[in-house]
Amino acid sequence: MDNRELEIFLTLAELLHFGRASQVCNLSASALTRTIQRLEEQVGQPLFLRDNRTVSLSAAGEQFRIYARQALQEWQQFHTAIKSEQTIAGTLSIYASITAVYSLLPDLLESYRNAYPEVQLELRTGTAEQAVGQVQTGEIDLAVAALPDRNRSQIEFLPITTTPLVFIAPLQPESSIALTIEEQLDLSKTPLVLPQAGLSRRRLDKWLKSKRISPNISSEVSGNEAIIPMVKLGCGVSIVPQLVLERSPFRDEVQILKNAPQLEPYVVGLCSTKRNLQRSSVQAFWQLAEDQSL
Amino acid sequence: MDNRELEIFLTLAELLHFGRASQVCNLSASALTRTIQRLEEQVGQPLFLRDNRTVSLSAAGEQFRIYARQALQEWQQFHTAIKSEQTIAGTLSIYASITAVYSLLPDLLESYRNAYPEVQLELRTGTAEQAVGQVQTGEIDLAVAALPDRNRSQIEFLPITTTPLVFIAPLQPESSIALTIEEQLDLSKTPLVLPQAGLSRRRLDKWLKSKRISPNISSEVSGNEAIIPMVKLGCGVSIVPQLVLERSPFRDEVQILKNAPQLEPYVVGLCSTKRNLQRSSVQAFWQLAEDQSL
DNA sequence: ATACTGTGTTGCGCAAAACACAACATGACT
DNA sequence: AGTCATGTTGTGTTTTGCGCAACACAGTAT
Repeated sequence: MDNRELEIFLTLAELLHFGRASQVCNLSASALTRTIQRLEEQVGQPLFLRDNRTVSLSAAGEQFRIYARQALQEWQQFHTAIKSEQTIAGTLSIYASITAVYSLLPDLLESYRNAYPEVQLELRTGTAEQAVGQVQTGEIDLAVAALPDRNRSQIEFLPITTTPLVFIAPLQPESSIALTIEEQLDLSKTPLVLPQAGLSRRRLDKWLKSKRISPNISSEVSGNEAIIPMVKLGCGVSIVPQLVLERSPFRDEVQILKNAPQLEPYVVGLCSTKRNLQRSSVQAFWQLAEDQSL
Repeated sequence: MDNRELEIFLTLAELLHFGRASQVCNLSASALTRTIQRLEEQVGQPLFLRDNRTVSLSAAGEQFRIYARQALQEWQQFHTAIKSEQTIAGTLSIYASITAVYSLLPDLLESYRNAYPEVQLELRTGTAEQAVGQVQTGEIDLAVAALPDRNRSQIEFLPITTTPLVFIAPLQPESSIALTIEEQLDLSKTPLVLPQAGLSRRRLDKWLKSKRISPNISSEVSGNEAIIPMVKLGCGVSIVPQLVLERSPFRDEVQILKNAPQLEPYVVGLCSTKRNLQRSSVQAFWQLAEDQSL
């Protein structure tokens, strides 16, 4: 009971002529005969009354014609409906870490919105830490965040850009920081403003541990965005991803230390699951990011 | 886009597990995978989001599920509707010649009505002459009538019974007829009541011509049923099919002439077209008549 | 670390279904 | 009687669908 068979039936029901109908359907006459025979077997009743001269619809045929018309129409409707939605639509929930919000997201979001204005966007922000978790549980389709250190299972990651972690210091440094500006930074003496947790904290810890340095911590703050004003106030030096610094309103009120340790750079990109990547709205975002990072 | 494929889809959409769904459908896992792939190709979008761990419906899948449910339900409805009508129903229009109405029809109609009470019957009566024409033009499904002399094209005939054409005379014959009752009938002398047209007229004409007799015609009437009262009134002798005589209310008021010429007997039966015989209501009548005539 | 388990997918041979071509059957027309 | 028109049936070929086995992949256990 294929849709095609229904179309064949309808053609014959209209033309009432096996020969012509078979031509219209691009079928041999015998194939048409057998198709109708199959249908009649499935329906359980003759659909056409044949006569070596003429063909006409039986009572069952009339009813089947109504059924077939409706069935085909509904398929058409469904198909066009689905195709019209093919113009990538639906919803897309994005989670962005603060870092990402300041760096990649504006460009990406703008391109996406221009390309696929039909998609209903939902944007949530939070720490990069939570990003992967949210993606994994399915609460969120996609995250724009720094690459987590350990690649978690079932997570697809698309790196878009890297940005170095830079050390920053106040423009008018106090005495304890003064000398560090032109000299090699000595982290055991210079007061440090540290993120409470997060990737950059782990990077720094790792580095400090490898150098066996115990730092002089002046304060701990949560989140990269809070670090910059703290440094500006003179609490100490700190590290932030360069991208974050560039987009900060305080970017001109702190300075980057040149003679500072080189930490592993941030890799910022997209996180999603294989499953979500099968959805067109997600796939489109992914594709777009892939293209832009080229 | 077979109905079976829709069922398979719905099963998987419910279980969300290829392995179990394939078992439920009596299918190998690979066949299920490919069935879904076929469907997805026809729909033009993925229906399921797969992950090596879990399966879930995509947005298109959700919509397709609604479509599939409806399509299947409509097929079910159509099928049960058609099957319930399988108890031979519909309409059956019967044309019966007067002869038939008096002879075969009562029994046949009663049996038919008992066997297939659902069929809406339509009965028209008229001359045997018109019967074949009406069947041929399709105005009537079936005719119960005497076999027409020349078998017309596309007409199926089922003989049911034969009945002789008998000569009848009044019980109290007038002088001119008196002697004929015991003697050999002399048609050139005896006054005749003749049907104006019709099969029995043709039979008689044929016989007379072969014997080169010019008859003594007392009156002409139209229709077999009118002949009997005319004979009873003493207008002359005449011929009627025996079956007609037997069912006539005047059957006891005329007598059958034994020493009369033997005319070719009437063959009474069913007329229809091949085309109409494909309809169950017609076929059933035919079948019934076939059985009864055994 | 390595093997094992659960799950969906792909390669491949085979069997069933569908098809085209030709022959046939039937009835009408000449 | 022969020819035409039309639907059906016989037969060999192509296409489709299926099952089995192997694979791919990710989690989990040893």
